[in-house]
Amino acid sequence: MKRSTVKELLTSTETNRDVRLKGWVRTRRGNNQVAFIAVNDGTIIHSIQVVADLGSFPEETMKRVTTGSSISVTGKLVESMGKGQSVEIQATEIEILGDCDPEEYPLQKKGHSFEFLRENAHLRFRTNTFGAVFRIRHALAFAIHKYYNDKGFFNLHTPIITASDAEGAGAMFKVTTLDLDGAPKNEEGGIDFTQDFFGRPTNLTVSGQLEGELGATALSSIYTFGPTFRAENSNTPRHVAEFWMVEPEMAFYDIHDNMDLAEDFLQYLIQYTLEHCQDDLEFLNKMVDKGLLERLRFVMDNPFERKTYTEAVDILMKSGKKFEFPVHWGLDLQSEHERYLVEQHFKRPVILTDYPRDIKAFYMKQNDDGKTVRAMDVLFPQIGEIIGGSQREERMENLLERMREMNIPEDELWWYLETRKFGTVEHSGFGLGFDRLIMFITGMSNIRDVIPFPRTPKSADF
RNA sequence: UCCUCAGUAGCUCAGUUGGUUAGAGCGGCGGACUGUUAAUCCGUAGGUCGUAGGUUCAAGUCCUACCUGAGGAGCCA
Repeated sequence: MKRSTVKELLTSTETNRDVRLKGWVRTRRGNNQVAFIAVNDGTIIHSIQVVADLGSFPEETMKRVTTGSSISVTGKLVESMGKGQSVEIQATEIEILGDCDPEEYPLQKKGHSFEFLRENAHLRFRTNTFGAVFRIRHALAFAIHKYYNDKGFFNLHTPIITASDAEGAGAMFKVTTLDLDGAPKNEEGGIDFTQDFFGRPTNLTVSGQLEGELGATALSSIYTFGPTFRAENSNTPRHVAEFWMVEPEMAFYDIHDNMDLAEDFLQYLIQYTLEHCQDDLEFLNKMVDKGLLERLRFVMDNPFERKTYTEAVDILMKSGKKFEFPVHWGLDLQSEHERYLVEQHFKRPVILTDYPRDIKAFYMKQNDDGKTVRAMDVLFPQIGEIIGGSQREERMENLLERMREMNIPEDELWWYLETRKFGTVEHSGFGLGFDRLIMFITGMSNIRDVIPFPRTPKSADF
């Protein structure tokens, strides 16, 4: 008989039929007559109840039905006689696929702390919470491709190993095949990278944006979706060394088109999850974050507030609130300022634009005032900046001027500059931190709990 | 990287102003119980108190260093 998944069985309306089920035992209850075995196979958050009359099965087999063991069950799918579930399986055959020694198995019937489960990242997929989180993570990855595909964007695979270290987005991991002991030296006494694999220093990418612009200035609209790496010694619930980013880049888009896209995109993703991951979201809303569903619906239904940086600074200065870092024009906004704007003043997501040029990257388009650039940050409640983007500087003269001011080596980025040299066009783009999006949508408060195998300082197990 | 807090049984924690054989709940194991829902009830085993030094008659408790984790800050996504 063909195996049915728990999802198929629980959503089936056709009862009183023979079925076969395979999965892992979550809990086992019962008395001296009958055993109730909750079996889960990860296809859906719910487990299905298997009922086994003890008289019909060898004691030796039933002894091995322990939490964590894998079993195959044949039996009849019937309406449940007990409360708590609509259908269950009346077992006629039970086969132990894999034993699980309860003395050694780390996961218990009761809940565990997230810290403990992080140390057991290889097994935490078997818990309800992490099952839900990673099913949702999948759904969102799929929704992102669907969204852009439906809009005519092309997915561009930008390199993970990059020779450019000029993006200025943070410390990078070096990539080399040279022996760390006794690496060849050049005449100045430094490492001689001409003998390295690529014949030059290389790193893991911190962003695919610059390469993304090359795609957009030919294909019109592209997006990248891949891993990025930061070698920063950041120890916070929002930072990891390896994370995924979505970076759309569009020719013929100005900053307003860019904002429209960012807002529509985020609302689409929330709506997609609400539609496709109901069970998982309801579980998370109940067990992890009681305000989750309400917050998601609110963000989906309400337009984001759009203000300039200058207006935001004005609001903060007039707020009368005492901040740890006093506000003045020119200061990069701190977490406390962003939170005040989003959570207390506007009480909704906020898009801030036109930041001072001195606190933003070289490639952002300069405004006519000579002071600000066409940057935009989307700020969300609880997690802060979820999107950072800008209209790009398409004027060669202005771009070169900024690069010289900021000591960005022109010769290393010659290929980037040629987009401005040959048929330059207005274009824009942004970066979305995929993992932070998952945090927002699942209500999980630590980024290490939305990544299957998180990489943080001093931690690269599994 | 900085600040704060924490590390005691498999898990979550308690452990008084330093004082004898270090406790609980849950989980495990054994038993009871005719349908359970984190089942319930009875019994039972289980600990080099993060590591290394130090103070003291005496250290889980005080001091120092280090390791690990969490929260906040910075960097940012």
